Amino acid sequence: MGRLPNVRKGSWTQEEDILLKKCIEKYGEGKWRHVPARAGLNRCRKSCRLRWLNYLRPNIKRGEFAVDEVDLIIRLHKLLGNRWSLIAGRIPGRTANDIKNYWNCHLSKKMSAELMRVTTQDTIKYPTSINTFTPNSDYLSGSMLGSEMYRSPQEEEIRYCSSLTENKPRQDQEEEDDGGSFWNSMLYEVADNSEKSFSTAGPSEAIHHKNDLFLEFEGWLSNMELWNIVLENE
DNA sequence: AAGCGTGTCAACCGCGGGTCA
DNA sequence: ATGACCCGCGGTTGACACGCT
Repeated sequence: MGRLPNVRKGSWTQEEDILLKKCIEKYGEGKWRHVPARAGLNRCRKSCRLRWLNYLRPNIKRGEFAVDEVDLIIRLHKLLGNRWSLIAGRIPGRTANDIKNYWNCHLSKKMSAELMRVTTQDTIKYPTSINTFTPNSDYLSGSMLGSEMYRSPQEEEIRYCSSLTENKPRQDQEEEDDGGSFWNSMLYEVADNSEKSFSTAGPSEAIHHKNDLFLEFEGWLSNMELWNIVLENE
C-alpha cells in the first residue's frame, strides 16, 4: 500500500479544525481511517488523530507548566523513562506531545546539568542517576535479594513492594484495565533483561551487576510515594 | 535594521504491536 | 499460521518567535 497522493500537510487552518471537531462530535473518537472522508478533509488519518489529540480535544491545558506538574514529570520520567503517553496519563490536561516537548526543551538539559553536578560531588553516596529504574519480578518477589549475594536492612520494604506487585491485576483480570498489561509486560521485560545479563556475564560481573541494581533499587524505594501515584487506578 | 543563533512547539515519520480475515 | 491493515507511540523535523550582537 503506497502513500496517499496529494494529501495536505503542514499547519492546520481554522476551517480544517472546525471540520474535524464537527466530525468527532458527530461520530465520536476512533475509527480514524474514516475521519478524513467523513470530515471532508484532505488529510491523512494520522494527521487528523494527532491534531485532535494534541490540540482540539476538550480539557487540554495550555500554557506554562505548574511547579507541581514539573516535579511530577521529573519523577515520573525517572521512574518510567520516555513513556510520554504514560506520563501524560497521570497529568490531567497535558498531552504526551506537550510533555515530550517540555522535557526536550526545558528539562533534559536541566537534568543533564544536575547529573553532572551530582556525579562530581564525592559527598553523595550514590549518584542520583537519571536512568530509569523499573522493578522486575525477581526483585519484588525477593528471589534475588534473598540470595547469598547480599542482605538488605530494607527487606521489610522489599516485602511491602512484593505485596504491591502481587496485588497487580493478573492476566485474566486485564480485560477492563489496560494498565495491568503494561505493568506485567514491563516486569517481564526487565526480568528478561536481567536474566540475560546474568547469563552472559562472568561471576564477578554478575556481582557488580547485582550491586548496581541494588543501588538503583534503593533509589526506587525512595520513590514509593510516586509509585502509589502510578499504581492508582491500576 | 539586519543577520544569526537558539528556543519552542506543532506536525510528520517510521516502527511495533494488535486485530481480523 | 499468515499477511494486510490499523492504531498508537516515540523520535525527529521544520517553521516560527525571540533575543542577542
